[in-house]
Amino acid sequence: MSAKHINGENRISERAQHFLKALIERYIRDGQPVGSRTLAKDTGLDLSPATVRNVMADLEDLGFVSSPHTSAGRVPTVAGYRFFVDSLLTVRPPTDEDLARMRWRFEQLTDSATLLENTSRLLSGLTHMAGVVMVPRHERNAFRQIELLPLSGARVLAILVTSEGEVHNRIIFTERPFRPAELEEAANYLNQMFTGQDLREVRKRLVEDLRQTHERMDRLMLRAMQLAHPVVESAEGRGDCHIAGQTNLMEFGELANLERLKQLFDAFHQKREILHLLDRCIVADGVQIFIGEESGYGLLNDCSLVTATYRIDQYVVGVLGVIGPTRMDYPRVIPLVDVTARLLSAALRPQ
Amino acid sequence: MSAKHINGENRISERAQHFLKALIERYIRDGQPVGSRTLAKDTGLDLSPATVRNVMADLEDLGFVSSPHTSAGRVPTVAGYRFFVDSLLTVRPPTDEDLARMRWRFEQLTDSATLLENTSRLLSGLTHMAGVVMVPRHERNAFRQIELLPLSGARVLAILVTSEGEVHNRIIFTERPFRPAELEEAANYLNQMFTGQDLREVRKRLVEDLRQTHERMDRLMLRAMQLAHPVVESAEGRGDCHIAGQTNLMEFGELANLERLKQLFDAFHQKREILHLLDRCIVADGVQIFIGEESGYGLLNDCSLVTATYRIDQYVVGVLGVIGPTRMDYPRVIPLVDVTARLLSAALRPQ
DNA sequence: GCTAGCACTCTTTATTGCCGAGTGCTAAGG
DNA sequence: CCTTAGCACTCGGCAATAAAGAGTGCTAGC
Repeated sequence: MSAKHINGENRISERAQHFLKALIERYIRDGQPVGSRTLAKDTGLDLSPATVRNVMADLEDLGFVSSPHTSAGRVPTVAGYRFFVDSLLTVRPPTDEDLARMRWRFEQLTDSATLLENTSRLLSGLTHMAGVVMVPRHERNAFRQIELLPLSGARVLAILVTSEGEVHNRIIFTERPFRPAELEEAANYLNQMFTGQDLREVRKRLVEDLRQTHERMDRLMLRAMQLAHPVVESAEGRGDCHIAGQTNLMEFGELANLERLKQLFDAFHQKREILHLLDRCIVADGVQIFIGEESGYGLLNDCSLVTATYRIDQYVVGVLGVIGPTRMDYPRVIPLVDVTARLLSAALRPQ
Repeated sequence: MSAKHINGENRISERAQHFLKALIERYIRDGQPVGSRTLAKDTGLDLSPATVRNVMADLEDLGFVSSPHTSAGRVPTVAGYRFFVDSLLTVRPPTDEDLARMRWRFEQLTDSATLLENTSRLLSGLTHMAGVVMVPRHERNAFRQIELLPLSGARVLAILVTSEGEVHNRIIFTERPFRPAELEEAANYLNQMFTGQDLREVRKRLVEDLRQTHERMDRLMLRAMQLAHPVVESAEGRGDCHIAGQTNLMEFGELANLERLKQLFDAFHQKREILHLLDRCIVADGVQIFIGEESGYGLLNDCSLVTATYRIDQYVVGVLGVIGPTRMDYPRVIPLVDVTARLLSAALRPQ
């Protein structure tokens, strides 16, 4: 028995690592199973294909590569990719061209809605994959000002401005029309009451007050709160995400399955699962990578997700990243996502 | 020579029309070239396949059908579909189920933004194709109220409410920070000046005044106008469109070409060409149909577009419709689009 | 531990032959 | 003049077969 066997099969030699790295890099480039001959040349070690075959057999035993069929080359498995990104990978920092493009894009941008949408576009443009940006949940968003305007019919337009400068509006159907003066009074009351308070607090308070103390409040207060409730609720927001460049995914041969693609796109539109997935990334700081099935979402089985958190003023508020085929150019993509997150954070920093 | 030849080949007999109709209906159902035997049964006229073949040959001469290859059945050409929808088609009014679903959807809806988006979803849901709704250009939208709020940095948040109850906001970078009082004063000035006026008028006036009469205005007025300009401009809007259910198109075999589909989806995202196309539909009232190449956009070559205009209070303001494969169920789709447009018009009617 | 050689496996591609569907034409019948 | 039956012909689709190419695993020798 060899030393490997004594060590329990779970050690991977320096050389094997080198081979694995070369294999994955090659596979990322060509997308074709890598044979022993090809790999023998790639490593630069001047070994014969037969030797390479031995090593490949070891790698297969360890579960890092597999062959699609008897006489094809080897293809990285999820475990292989995992090991690669964790221990082997040498990142390739963004080219000057990429950097320039990114800086330029971030200089153009104005308000935060456009900013986030454009960031997802930027990501998709740079990587030729799908870019996603999760919009923060407005966690530290405060009530700033509310405005109530009468519309035709028994409808009221409620506009809420938050401390972050976001504007939310909502049309509320009421049981009777209101006069402008009534609404103005109600708005004044709400503004006095809530200005500067955290939105979550405001909502909690509204809910409680509306439930419990109907009798103790006068008509005006009650009315005002009923009107404010919907718009505050919508402003607090559940978090949303922008996805750009979905269609880029159609260009990858390995995903060229109309049925699956449709499901994937539909999932992007629903956004729910994606949101949930991104939510999991927000806890860990920095770059996170989900490879293939690791995400736990069947639809993403042949896809990988590379994400990074971004921040406003020290606090992590959101996640951005790219979705692409498992066979993506990790050495390039990872720093791109990383830098984008930093640039976005910088752009969001209050001046 | 037969009578047909004397008449110059361009007459199509009653019977031939009947056959063409049956052929197209069949082809819409099955998506497969229709052979003489099949068609002989379908017409109900109890004729032999051979007879049918003669008629089909005539139809082919006239350019209404063609055969993909020697021994396939016949398939309608664009001209064939055209003749069909213009002269042959018997529409199939929406089922009670469809109607109920439509009514139900329109009852749910609130503000106009959601309304239009949901309408496109509704269309796509009913037809299993892509639904589009072109958003009106806010032609008859009036200035109602403006609000100016200071943000951190030299930034001002401008909020504009229109007579239709739409809320537009925009962050404006200024060369120096403003005090709340200043902004309030400016807003008051603008509100006095413009409330109730048509947005187009307002914008025109702003542009003119900003250009010409810098000296004659006092500081406050000038400042106010500078602040108002961007948000008014964005509120006037260039017209936009919502597209829903793109992915449905992936399910049609005849469009199952990844490359073309990608281009099509990208075009949907750009929206520009689509907008232009829809613009052409707005001039003609009622239902319009573009079959295949008729649209003039190469990307839509195997697609058809069925549109109808909708109105607010007598005035045509927008277009909606569906995009699907040329082989779509026109007898069902046409009335669906028509009814949807009517329902939308009804929903938009000011109470 | 490395290498060469060899038999083996499996995919890919091309070739072939055949079946079925459908046509066009012709000639005969109402 | 319209309709029909019959017949030869064309073409796509399918399955079976063959050949080529790539790559492997194993063994024996260096």
